[in-house]
Amino acid sequence: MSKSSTPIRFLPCGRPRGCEAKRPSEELLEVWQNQLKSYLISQGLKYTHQRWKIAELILMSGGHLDAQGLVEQVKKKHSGIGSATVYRSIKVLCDASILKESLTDANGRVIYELFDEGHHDHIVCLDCDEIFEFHDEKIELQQSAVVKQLDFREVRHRHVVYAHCSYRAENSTQ
Amino acid sequence: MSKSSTPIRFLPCGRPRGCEAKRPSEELLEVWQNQLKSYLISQGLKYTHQRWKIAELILMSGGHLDAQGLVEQVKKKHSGIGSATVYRSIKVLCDASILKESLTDANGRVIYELFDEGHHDHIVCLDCDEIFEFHDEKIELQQSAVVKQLDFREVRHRHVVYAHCSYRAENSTQ
DNA sequence: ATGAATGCAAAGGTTTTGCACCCCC
DNA sequence: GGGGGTGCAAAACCTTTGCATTCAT
Repeated sequence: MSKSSTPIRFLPCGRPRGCEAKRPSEELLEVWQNQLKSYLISQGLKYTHQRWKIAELILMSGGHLDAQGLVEQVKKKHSGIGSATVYRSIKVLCDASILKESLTDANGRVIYELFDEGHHDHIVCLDCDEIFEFHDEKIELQQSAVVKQLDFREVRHRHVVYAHCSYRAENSTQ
Repeated sequence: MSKSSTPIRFLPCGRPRGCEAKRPSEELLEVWQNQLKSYLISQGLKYTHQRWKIAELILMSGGHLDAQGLVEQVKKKHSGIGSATVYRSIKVLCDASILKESLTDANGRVIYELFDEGHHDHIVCLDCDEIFEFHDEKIELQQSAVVKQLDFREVRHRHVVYAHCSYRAENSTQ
């Protein structure tokens, strides 16, 4: 249980932490809370205990999760909150630009992630299911060019790479 | 019902046909049938009337469909075949490399398509739900470079652009 | 006080499973 | 003839909905 002196920590799949989603700071938490409150007020909706508890869980998880996983986490930490409320809250949080749908994981489940203005794509680690983000301007530009040339007007896109960590190269040959 | 003298025909969304999936020829149908038979024999499984009828429907549809859509088509044309058999057949056909999962549509449904060796990505038309294919070597190469640089070994990827036809540009402002 | 939000339970929709019967090899 | 396949119905899952009650404002 001794803490390594190096700053590197590892994910379940063996990758060093760093490029996966980060947990928000305390101040950021408060920013989100205010954002939620303003949104709710602006819409004539109510700021409830449950809505914030659910949002908090999502924010603290710092990453990518699916509806069912969230329901389970909520049940675990706040047994009083019913799953219907969780599903309803997911919608509200998406409307409030706190959450957004981001990708479909290897099992076909919709994964939600914290809303941020910047666009990024995803790499799903097939070893540990962790989801990493990447952004590459060349890919984005070339994609725009191709789509435009085919006479479509892009609304959004999903670019997900399912991959193994090189760190686990020896564990799987296919 | 007169046939236009121009070779151009149109999709529901107003796009000319051409880049969407094509229906297989009679000979190709027979090739798939033999492939299915060989696969089943090689696995000690059985070539049944139902399996071929389902495969045939998929092959003739020539395009992209989801499980539920297939169930409905099968019910319509072969009322004797139960939906459990359709679901079980989808698995068999995927294993036989006749079908493969290809993308998630705008409604979150898994879309299957005919297996082919060549890789391509998809554009989903948000006006008519038709699914188009594209392939761009620059994107593929750049993606490989990025993924490699991040120390992942790619297994597969899904790159889907959700877009409007330019042909319908006037119908929607967002 | 009042209207929105919640929890529960029931309903919906899709996919899987158990089992008796059937049919391909 | 025997083992895998099928159809049916039930079960399993996940998500949505209806409704009486509670709660934020």
